[in-house]
Amino acid sequence: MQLSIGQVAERTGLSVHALRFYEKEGILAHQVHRGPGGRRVYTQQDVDWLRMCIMLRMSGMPVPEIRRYTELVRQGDGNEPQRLDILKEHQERVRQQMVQLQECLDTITYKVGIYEEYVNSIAAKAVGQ
Amino acid sequence: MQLSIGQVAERTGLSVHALRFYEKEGILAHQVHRGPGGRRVYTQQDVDWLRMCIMLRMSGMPVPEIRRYTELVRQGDGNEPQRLDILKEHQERVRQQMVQLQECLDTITYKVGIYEEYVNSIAAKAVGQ
DNA sequence: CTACGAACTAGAGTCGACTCTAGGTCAAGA
DNA sequence: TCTTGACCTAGAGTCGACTCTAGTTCGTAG
Repeated sequence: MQLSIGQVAERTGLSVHALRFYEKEGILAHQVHRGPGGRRVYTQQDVDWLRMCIMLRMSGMPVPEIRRYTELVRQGDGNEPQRLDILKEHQERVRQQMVQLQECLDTITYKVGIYEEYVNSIAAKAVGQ
Repeated sequence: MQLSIGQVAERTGLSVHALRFYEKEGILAHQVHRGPGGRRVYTQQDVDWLRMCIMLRMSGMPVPEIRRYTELVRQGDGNEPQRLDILKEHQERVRQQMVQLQECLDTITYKVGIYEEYVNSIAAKAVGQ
């Protein structure tokens, strides 16, 4: 299946700008093939790879680190331990991020509880009048 | 208890720059008192408020929204429902963020599993030689 | 033939949240 | 007296990740 940049944008939720940007930044596992008139032609594989990159980005992996990972994949067999290292390190960061977020959520939830109680007590009074 | 900006920086983990920046941005519930020589003097209350703001920031609330919340608090009693709205809306965003992060984490964990299996099988072969 | 929509490149611009600089005040210790 | 260190203001600079612009080139539909 051959896809234009616009179709890939639709399928991934990235903008066409972002797609060209990612390519320039070297975070496409395989060089994008060019069709007539120099237009990019993407494959399903490219889309799958992009979806993985989107996961990494969404969870806060910086572009340069995605590039390093991509480069390892491009180099081919033999560097799996390094790829694993990158992924495991990131996995740990995401876990910590979630712990932090949970802590924030607890604080906010506590505050919300207090305000809810207060606002309800005011409402009750108003009804009682 | 009176605290200098440096002491507050230590206690909150914010830089003195960030503290002045937050003040300029209007995200301090009560105007910071000034001591001799125009130096800022913070109270424990200020520190507590800042810790709350840090929670909000860490969980992704933008500075302008923290300012809106702060303004409501500064205005005093009567606008608790609005404060509650802001907090609840943010709470929901944080929850969604965590769901997303969990999804990313699952994907990454899946990948890590595959690579671990592969790397181990290679290691096993090497031992077998 | 012309106009349109979608693609192309190189490079400039934006946005949020700090971070840093320059130039200055002030109090305390050597 | 001199130096150091913590503080002050106003405003410039940075960083990451896009996003947008200008100026083209195509292929196709009217």
